[in-house]
Amino acid sequence: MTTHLRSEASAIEALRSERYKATSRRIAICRIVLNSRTRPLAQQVYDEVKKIHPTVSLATVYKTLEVLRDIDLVQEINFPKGQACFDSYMTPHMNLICLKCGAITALDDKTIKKITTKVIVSTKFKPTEQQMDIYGICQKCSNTK
Amino acid sequence: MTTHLRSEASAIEALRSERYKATSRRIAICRIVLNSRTRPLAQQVYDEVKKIHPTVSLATVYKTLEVLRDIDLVQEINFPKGQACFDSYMTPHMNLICLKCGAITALDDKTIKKITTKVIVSTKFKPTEQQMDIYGICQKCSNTK
DNA sequence: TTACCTGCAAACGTTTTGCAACTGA
DNA sequence: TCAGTTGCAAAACGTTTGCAGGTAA
Repeated sequence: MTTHLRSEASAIEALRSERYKATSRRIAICRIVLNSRTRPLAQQVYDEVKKIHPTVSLATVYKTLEVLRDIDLVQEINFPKGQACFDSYMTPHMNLICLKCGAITALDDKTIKKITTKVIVSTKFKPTEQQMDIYGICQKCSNTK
Repeated sequence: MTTHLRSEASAIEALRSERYKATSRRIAICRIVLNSRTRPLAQQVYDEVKKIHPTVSLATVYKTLEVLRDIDLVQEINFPKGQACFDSYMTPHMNLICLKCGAITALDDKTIKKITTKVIVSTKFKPTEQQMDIYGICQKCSNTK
């Protein structure tokens, strides 16, 4: 697990530099998403913000998450049934997901860089490096069977 | 683009071997998804099926696509706003998904093999090679901005 | 002061569900 | 025969939108 790269303060700066106002709602939402170790759904972010700002609306959460996505503070990951979760760029982002036990492991930076380079060279496609999900069987499950 | 690996006939077999009935609706939906060069949305599959079975319902299309996904004949790719498209396993399966325009490109076999090897060596994790989604920005969109 | 942000409620589009009728094996 | 499948309609779901009032800069 890498350490957080972006503090709440720099997130506020990022907002301002893109001419977005740093309102209490946005600061709260930033704090929640940036400090989350899980990748929260919009609804979960909403539930958290409500603890601090009980009158906040879900619409504000969605609008803010869109802003945060636009200025690259978070990334949206889409799931079946139309749900999306939000991933701040603080955690490693190339995940190995075991189809048997569901374990999620992150690739180390070196491997990510190598893979990214390979993809860029052969396709001119630029991976975000923040979103690469590889499904397969983990070592543990390989041994079991 | 590789050639199709699985024929309609073997798809029907796959259905039967998993104790699903090979009904006319399912066969039609299989044919459409398996022969599609694009990755159709559920609605697009529905539009196609209707040409053959005008009374088919969208619910049946959804239920069938779920079955096909369960028996690994197709893969679901989720997009923002709750839309999903369906990818038959006939095409290579390491997809590059552009976060701007939504274009989906497949990696060639050579690149897939290299990446797979890299992952296996550094983590002992065994990718299925059928499910690896890499998100980023395609060449076209890179140039635009 | 003013452009931007917010909360509310209604709308939206995709997907899911319940159920009675139907059908493949 | 009968469990599994279908079409229909309605519901559910997450998300988006329009707007009047509020707020940061």
